[in-house]
Amino acid sequence: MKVLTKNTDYAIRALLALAAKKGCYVSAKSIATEHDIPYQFLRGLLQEMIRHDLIVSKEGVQGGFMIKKDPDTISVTQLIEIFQGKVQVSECMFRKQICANRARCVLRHEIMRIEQVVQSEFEKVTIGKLMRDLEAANQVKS
Amino acid sequence: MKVLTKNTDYAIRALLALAAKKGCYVSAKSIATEHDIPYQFLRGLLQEMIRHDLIVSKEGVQGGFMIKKDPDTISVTQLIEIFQGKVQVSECMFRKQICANRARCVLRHEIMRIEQVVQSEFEKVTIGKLMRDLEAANQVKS
DNA sequence: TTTAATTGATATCAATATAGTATCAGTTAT
DNA sequence: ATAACTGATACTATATTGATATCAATTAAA
Repeated sequence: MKVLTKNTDYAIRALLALAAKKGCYVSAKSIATEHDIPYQFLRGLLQEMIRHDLIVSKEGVQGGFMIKKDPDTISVTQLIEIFQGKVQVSECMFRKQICANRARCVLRHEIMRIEQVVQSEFEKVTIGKLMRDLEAANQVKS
Repeated sequence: MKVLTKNTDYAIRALLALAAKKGCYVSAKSIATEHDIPYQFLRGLLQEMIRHDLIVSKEGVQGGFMIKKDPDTISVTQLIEIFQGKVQVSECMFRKQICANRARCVLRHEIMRIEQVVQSEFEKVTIGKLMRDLEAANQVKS
């Protein structure tokens, strides 16, 4: 069971790269090279993040992408939702058998509780937090 | 993002069915019909659970499957591991970029912490617990 | 003003995972 | 002997994931 797929993973890294150069336009190419993310794949992810208003872009020479939203307001939960769909434990459990038979709906409660826990844990992890963690780690190292 | 796939979902339900008739052999066919699980699909899941020592089987007429392990010791975490592989946040994050660059390993910690939370939450949900929840719900209803 | 570096928008492809079906051999209660 | 079962395996279809390719439009700068 893989919690983060490649696109979410890459998106997090790309956002960290953009957040580190806040206010500047950074090209997809440079992000791809520096972070070893497949170029065209990354392009798609960046487009998707523009649509979700996380970043902005500028076309042409010296163009690129720039972070728009405050890094502290971008959570991993949000990125998972964008690239992997809303966190849900099991589509079917809610419908057919379980909710048809009222007794079995008890499973639903158990499972939605966990859903909440998972979501709130990922909610706490924002791009801003990850950035500060990175900085802290770098301080210690030097 | 789907946390439980059909096989885990079906396996949980099948185990609940077997746990409710502890000590008896229950045929795959009856479980499939009563719980609306595709028969051949269920057969595969049951075989897998035998391999993992959760249940036993008896061949021939009046044969079927019987729960072997104490329901309280069968957790959803265990079933996820069997049918969806061990819970891991992101394979690649640990390897390539992140761990190549030591600084970025900070992400790994954040992410492994969540992995632990997710796992321990699902650990708490055992077949035994779900059974008791079901019984309790049935009591209230009648 | 041409050119090269860039994004926008799509289309396509391959690999893998998920969900489900089919078949046949072997076992066993009746 | 037979019908109800499991064991084992092979197969198919579809969706998801990961990745690549192409071409038009834009723009800074030579």
